[in-house]
Amino acid sequence: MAEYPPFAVTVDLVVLTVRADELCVLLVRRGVPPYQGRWALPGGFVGIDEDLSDAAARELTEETGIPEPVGHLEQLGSYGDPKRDPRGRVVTVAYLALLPDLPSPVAGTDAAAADWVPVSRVADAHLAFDHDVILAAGVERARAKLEYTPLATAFCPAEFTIARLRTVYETVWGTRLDPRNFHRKVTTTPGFVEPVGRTTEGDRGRPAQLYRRGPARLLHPPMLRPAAGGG
Amino acid sequence: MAEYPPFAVTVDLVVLTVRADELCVLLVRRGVPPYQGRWALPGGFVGIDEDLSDAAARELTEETGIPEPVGHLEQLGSYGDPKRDPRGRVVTVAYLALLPDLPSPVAGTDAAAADWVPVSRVADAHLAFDHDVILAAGVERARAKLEYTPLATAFCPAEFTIARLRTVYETVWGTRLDPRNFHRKVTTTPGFVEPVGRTTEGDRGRPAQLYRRGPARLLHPPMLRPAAGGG
DNA sequence: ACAATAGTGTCTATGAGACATTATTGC
DNA sequence: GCAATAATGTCTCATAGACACTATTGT
Repeated sequence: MAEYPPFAVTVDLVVLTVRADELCVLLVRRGVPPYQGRWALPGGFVGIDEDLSDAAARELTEETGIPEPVGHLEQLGSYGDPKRDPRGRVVTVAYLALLPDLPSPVAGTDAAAADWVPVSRVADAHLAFDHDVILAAGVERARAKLEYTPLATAFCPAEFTIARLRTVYETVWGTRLDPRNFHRKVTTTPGFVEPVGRTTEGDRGRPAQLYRRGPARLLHPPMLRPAAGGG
Repeated sequence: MAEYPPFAVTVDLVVLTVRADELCVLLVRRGVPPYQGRWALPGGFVGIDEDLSDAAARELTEETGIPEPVGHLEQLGSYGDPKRDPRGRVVTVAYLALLPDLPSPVAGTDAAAADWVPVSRVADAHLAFDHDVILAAGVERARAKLEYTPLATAFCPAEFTIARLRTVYETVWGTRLDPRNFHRKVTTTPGFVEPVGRTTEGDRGRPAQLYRRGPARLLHPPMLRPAAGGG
């Protein structure tokens, strides 16, 4: 072990939320070369005595200002092309975070200039490094996991309506879902959501029951996307 | 970038195959400390100019002696607990490989003493480092992916029977499947398998049609496990 | 009353699972 | 013929999707 190739290790975050019927990702504007002025995923170096997941959680708190237990954080994958960073050999471990639309969001955090950007508009402005690829992987992971896990609730506040949960699915998948079939599906899948017992107030139309996320970690049966081509 | 914490980066492989109706993993016996004499996953350091996936493919070829395009190789996850390696700060990127039962397997390769070990018997002999956790993640990933991808074919030779494919499912999942329903399911799922046009010879019973893997990368509808508890 | 949204019920097509039946080989 | 395995067909139940209908609010 005396001799081994020296690497730098970073964590990068794909932080997603649903706001104004759009799937948005948290991006920072780079203030220094390389890729100065370009959008990039938030992230940073892993401390020499720090676990990867701790580093990811630390970065998430630094960038968003919110403490841990809100939303969802999971490892996405690692990227280590020798040329991915012009400064040297940097392997990054990407994490995926799903958060509700925060009332007091990114402002006032350590990030130079962090902002929510609709994923649909990121394609134009190429991100720094290989972050386009990492973002695409994160979005695809999120889309897939909505099918067989209750993670859509991570995009919602603690208490939410079925209609709110439906807009999450519709926004992330980019599809339309039948409100009546969706309601039946969600409320009959064991452990997906639990009724709070109260309703919304002050909206147009009949008040909606409020729910919180249930204990299930997998959905049986899954919520299937309206077809997608099987090849 | 002038100053950053120096890490070592390794790849470790969870190489799975189905042989003699058992799910087996390729393990090596460690010849040097730490964990001398213990079983471990095959792996090694990533070269300073080497991509992660290239390092994984190189290790796989070195350990098994087979060239690339056979089977399946994908990234599994990264493990970076500061205490996971007593020699220093080592982050490992784990890869999952699924291979057919090889005719000329591990013998005569670079590995000191590599061998196929049934996964069911690994629990006793604790693996080196955090390899127990990595192996468990690999097995769970394989089990899950058999549901919604055609990866079961990666455990089969280029041409195989439906019955062979069924034993793969039964072995990996540890369940029994109805041969008739399984046959109908596989042959009616678009792109899963394609008939070769020939049959087996010399076995007992009616000869079976031979198939090769089809073009699908996802199964619609998926092959669902016979229940598993949804909480 | 009317618009708007929430929630329930009904019908139909499709797929899963149980299982009978037929087909083709070796002995 | 008989055992063994392959492959097809039939029946029933559960679920997905389409959509009519009822319920409860604000204006």
